Amino acid sequence: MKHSVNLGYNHWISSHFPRRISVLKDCNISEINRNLLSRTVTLAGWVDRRRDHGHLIFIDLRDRSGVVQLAFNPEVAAGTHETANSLRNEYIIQVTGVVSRRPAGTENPKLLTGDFEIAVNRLTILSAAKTPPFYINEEAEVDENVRLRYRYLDLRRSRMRHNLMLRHQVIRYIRNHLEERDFIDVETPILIKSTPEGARDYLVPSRVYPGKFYALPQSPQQMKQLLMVAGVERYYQIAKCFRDEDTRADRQPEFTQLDLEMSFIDEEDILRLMEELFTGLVETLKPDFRLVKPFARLTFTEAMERFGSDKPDLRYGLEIKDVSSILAGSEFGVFSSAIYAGGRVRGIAVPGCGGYSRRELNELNDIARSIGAGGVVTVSLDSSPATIEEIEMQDVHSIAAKYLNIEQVKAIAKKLDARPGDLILLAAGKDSLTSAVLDKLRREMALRLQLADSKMFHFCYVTGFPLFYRDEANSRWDSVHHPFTSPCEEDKHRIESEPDKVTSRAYDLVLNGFEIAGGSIRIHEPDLQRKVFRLLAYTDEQIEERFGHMMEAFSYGAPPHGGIAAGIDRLVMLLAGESSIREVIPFPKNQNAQDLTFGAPDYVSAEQLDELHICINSENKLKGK
RNA sequence: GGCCCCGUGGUGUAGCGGUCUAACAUGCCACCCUGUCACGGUGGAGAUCGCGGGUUCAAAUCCCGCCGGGGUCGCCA
Repeated sequence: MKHSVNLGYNHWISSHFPRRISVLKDCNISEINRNLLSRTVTLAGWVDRRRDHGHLIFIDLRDRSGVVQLAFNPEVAAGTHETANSLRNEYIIQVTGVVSRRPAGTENPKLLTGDFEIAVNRLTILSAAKTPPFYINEEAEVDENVRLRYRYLDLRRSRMRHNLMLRHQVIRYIRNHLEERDFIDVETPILIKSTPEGARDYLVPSRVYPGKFYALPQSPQQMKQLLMVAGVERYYQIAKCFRDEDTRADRQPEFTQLDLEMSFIDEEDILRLMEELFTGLVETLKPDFRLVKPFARLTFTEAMERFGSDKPDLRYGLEIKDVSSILAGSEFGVFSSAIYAGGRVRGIAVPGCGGYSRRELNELNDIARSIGAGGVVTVSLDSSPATIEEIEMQDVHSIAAKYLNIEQVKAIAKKLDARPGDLILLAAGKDSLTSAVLDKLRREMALRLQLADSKMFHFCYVTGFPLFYRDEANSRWDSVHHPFTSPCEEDKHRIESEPDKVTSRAYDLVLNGFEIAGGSIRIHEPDLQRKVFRLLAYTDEQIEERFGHMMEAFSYGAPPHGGIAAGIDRLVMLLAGESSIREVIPFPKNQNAQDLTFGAPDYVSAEQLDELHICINSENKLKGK
């Protein structure tokens, strides 16, 4: 033991305390309470803040659990008071003193320990600290670059401490919940074989086999299916996944999933399991949240029709409606040409935005254009008429106004549940386009009008996804989910004849507009699996090369099985009320996939490259050159 | 790769052609202060206004390019 601690420590500690944290520390700060009054305790932690009154010095001592006030009084311990003079923020200290009740009137109700203070008579500076580059003890926004560069300091701040703790509690809850239901935690390897479909792989060169590479798993998908073949029946894992794609606020190159798989089940088993899990989790860890029960259920078609998205945020309305029939004979080119080409006119009504300025309407139009639409047709309704019935053309403002009659406007307004004073947004074109535009505008307007309550949790299962989609760029069929997803029973015969009509047995769990989990019932018959691979234009050689191990495994008998994977980072983000998963990941990458704390990625030595049989192609760069 | 936003003492902001020799808050340093708790008081140090170029009599401020960061589209089976 390097640090000197007070003598006699071991002697009195055992007789006075129910528990002893460690040799340097008797208890956590949050454990200071009336039961310890008049007792001598030894605490250790960080100087959160100092208030120097010249003679009397107060220090707020912080540890992971909380804060307590230390009082240094020269009349109690002169030498100790002297040392306390030199304390600065973030110094790490150990103190011994008497737990005292504060003088009447000086209690601090904001602190859990605010009725007490430690009358310190011994102080040891365990570690001096430079002044940190940003506040540890305040919540002020700090440039994220700086935060990531000094992440170990950022993590000292209460916001990040709480996020870290919440993440721990979430994972502990999940483990308990699943283990009570007979799931076993099985680890799967990180160094695996690259399978070129899906996202880009992170590759790891082999030293032993020149020119060969491992890949990091994008998910443990194939391995968990093999575990079902192996008879594990109920598997779960808190698994790291790796995808070399561009980051987003809710996407990182490496992320954590709750991965699970079950045998002898169908969709309902999985959906019920996850609903019980997340319901219990939210109610236990965030009892003040408003949880909508039971979880909503939408088909993919319904979600796209009503919300323009397969991950709709159900905390607010602004539902999309089809107004094509009202505008069928319209002379307004935007509408007529879209309908003529087989598209539709769909729209949403935004409450109270009928007074939007030219500039604000232009912003909405720009948003529509930014995702590839020609724009959005805005129809502003004056707020003066009492009801829609009383509205007249002079109350209607739109570039399409002169092509509309009042009956059409009323019909559209009624269809969209619009009232006087509302703003109607109309998009025309094929469904994929109008869905994208109206989804984006719906979310934008909800943001502006603050319609989404961050303490409301509105889960929603989306089911009935198509199994395949047409990849027009490469003129081939591709899996919507992944190639192991089972078609529903009644569509199996359509795989070759009408692949676009095949419904899958996949399901997503959506929370407040974020895809929080996704999974499916898998194919467990080798013949059906082969049929799917062939539709996806794999030759028999490619099937053998890429999926031979799966096909062979299934030939030894595979139980019906299915599973789901849930994004832990996104879940914790929403529970923490954060808007980026970086806030709930201790050491995240930035948007350019760099780790600013460690400076990764970085060049490596010529020797390392040589050993891996790797020769760098582009103009630079070897470490130290 | 496209589009949008941001870049001013350590931190957070203000300033948006001349008054800037750059302001405010906080932090930092020194001194004073015995009941504070975002303690208080006095004084002090601290910024080539991200970088480069241009316009102008004059640029933190306007324009162009670059760099860095964030958001988003593409991408993410």
